[in-house]
Amino acid sequence: MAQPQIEQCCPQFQALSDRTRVRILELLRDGEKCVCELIAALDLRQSLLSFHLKTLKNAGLVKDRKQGRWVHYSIDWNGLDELQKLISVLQQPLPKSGCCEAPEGEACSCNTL
Amino acid sequence: MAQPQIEQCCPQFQALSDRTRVRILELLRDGEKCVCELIAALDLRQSLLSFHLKTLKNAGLVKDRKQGRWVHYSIDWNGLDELQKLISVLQQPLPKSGCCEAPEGEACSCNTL
DNA sequence: GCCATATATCAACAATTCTTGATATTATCA
DNA sequence: TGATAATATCAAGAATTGTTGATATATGGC
Repeated sequence: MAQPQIEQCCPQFQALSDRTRVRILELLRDGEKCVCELIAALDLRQSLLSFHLKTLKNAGLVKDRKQGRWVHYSIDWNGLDELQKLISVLQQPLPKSGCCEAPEGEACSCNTL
Repeated sequence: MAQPQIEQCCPQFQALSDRTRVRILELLRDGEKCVCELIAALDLRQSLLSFHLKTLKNAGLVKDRKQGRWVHYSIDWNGLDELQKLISVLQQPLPKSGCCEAPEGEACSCNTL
């Protein structure tokens, strides 16, 4: 049950694998910003920023809110939470079958190496 | 202080952005395995697996242990822990300056949107 | 030393992702 | 309605990453 979940989050990890996109997330940490604010802060071409924002949005890491001519982007906290959870799944070693009393598939300390 | 840290973990995220590499980590969750075991389990060319293992190793997510002709790979739990920590940094909204009593740069609930 | 096995590296190609400049879309305002 | 401003999309090229087959580098057994 856990396995397929983890593989499905590759897009999120892919989104975070680019320096520019991480910088965007950092800027959004202190609140939502419109695209023009991000352009000014990051010194990027408009179309390039648009591309990176789309990537982050498709990965569920940011969301947008249209207001008049402006589009405001903000962090999608749900997406980050999900990512956090998936990493903690990976962080739990699986017990070798019958190595201890822990139920199969749950964390134990037998094979933490 | 937090910002540069986060950008530096792009290689880790990049390593996790590939399905094959996530599958490798999943296999390693139940203990270290030698390359030939991984080849059998994943049905990959040997050179390709070698490439992916190198990527994971460079990202600090796995470590290897040579024993005779064999090389055993296992999860580097420190690397995963670091990743977990970095995501939790991103998960904390920064307070707008003076928006509440929280010290500048630390989490508060004022701008969680 | 020679052979077989396990793994790593390399060069070439394929596939994907990033970047750029141009153009399209949408909203506001005169 | 027409002009302007904010953002998105697109096509083409550049850069990076993944894949393949061939070859190199160990190590252990004979």
